[in-house]
Amino acid sequence: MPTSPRPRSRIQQRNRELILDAALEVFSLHGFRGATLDQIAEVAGLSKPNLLYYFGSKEVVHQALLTGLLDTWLDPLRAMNPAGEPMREIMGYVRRKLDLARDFPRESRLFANEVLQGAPRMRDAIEGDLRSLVHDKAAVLSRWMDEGRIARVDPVHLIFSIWALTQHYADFDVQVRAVLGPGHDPFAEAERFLETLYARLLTPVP
Amino acid sequence: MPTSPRPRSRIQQRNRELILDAALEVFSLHGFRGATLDQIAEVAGLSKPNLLYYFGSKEVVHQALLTGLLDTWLDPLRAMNPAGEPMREIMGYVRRKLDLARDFPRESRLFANEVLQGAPRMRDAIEGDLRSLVHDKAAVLSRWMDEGRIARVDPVHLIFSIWALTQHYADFDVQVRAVLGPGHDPFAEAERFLETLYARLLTPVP
DNA sequence: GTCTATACTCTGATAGAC
DNA sequence: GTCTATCAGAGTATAGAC
Repeated sequence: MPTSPRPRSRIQQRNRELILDAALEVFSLHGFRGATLDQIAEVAGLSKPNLLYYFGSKEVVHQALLTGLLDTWLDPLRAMNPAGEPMREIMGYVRRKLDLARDFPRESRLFANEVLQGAPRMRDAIEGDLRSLVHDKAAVLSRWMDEGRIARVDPVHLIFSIWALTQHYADFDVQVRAVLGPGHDPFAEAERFLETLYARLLTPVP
Repeated sequence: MPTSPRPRSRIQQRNRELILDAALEVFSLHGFRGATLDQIAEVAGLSKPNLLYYFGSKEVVHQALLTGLLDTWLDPLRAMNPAGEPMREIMGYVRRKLDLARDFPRESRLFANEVLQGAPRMRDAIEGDLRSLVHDKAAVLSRWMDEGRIARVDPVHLIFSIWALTQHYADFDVQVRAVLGPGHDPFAEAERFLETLYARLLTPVP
């Protein structure tokens, strides 16, 4: 009765959201094995059996979080327009990806945990959707390079670099803030730095 | 390698190394909470009580791994010579850091796991040694920029970028290989890409 | 030094009252 | 739908024989 795409009551909807939010908090900090249902239930403000009434098992909660996460994560890349102005499109992608890291650090860490541990629950998605989208967009970047509109560089590693540089500020937030010290806005500084970096890397030289 | 003040027999030394190697394997894949002594003992080929004879508790094993890890991790930055030729020194740092990521991916992932989880067991080291070394080297970079020997850019974020880009290839290895597909050497390609990137970012323009 | 056996706690999941 | 009570298994750690 409780499963399937049926309409849910307001309370049900509300509790599912409470649980998913709590689970995101805990899974993103401890990984799948390190997280416990006790912690999640406590953060959600529910009893453990009640949590398990909504989601049949720990696995189900985790899977519910991963489903859709990859899409959210790839949307900024998907939005890169092949018909647009190259420099503007790439900078837009960098900015959107950095915004995601700033506004959804827990999602970033959940993803990082998953990949760090060998992506046991995301392998298919990574080898499928993610891989083909990257190659699709790499082809676009390659074309722009052929046309001399941006400087030549390995397009796939260019995409890797954007992932690495933006997600670093979410995943290693603790380290970044410890080094910078108080009175800094890591993401604002990162935006300026990345703008400079990609301008110098990609501005074509005649 | 610093050893404890008490001399140990060859067998003791050997077993300690077996345990630490096994622990590195397991902790780097599952994080502290996700790892179990059963797994570590099995990988090490010892019984669990025997493991606990050498290291009093799970915490002690983990701490033994972290001790010294930060030093290893920072050595390449430490080796950047203020009296050297700027471009050569920076490229050398990038290359040494990438070599570390390639040759010691488990250490990289152990570190990533720790920072991802808020660095509960490394906070002091990060706010102390790491922070002061970064500011020390950032001052060197800043001086080089003042002298016009490399292009101007935020020196601390420049160091962040080297960390992010090199460690990405170790920590997200699964994803990198899934996207590249077979027949690629991620680290060799990364080295060429990073050489290009930092040359274009830092070569001074008159 | 190493093992078997075991104490005790934590964790995921279920039963059943309300 | 939510709770209390509880189970079975996994997990850390110790006792004690050899």
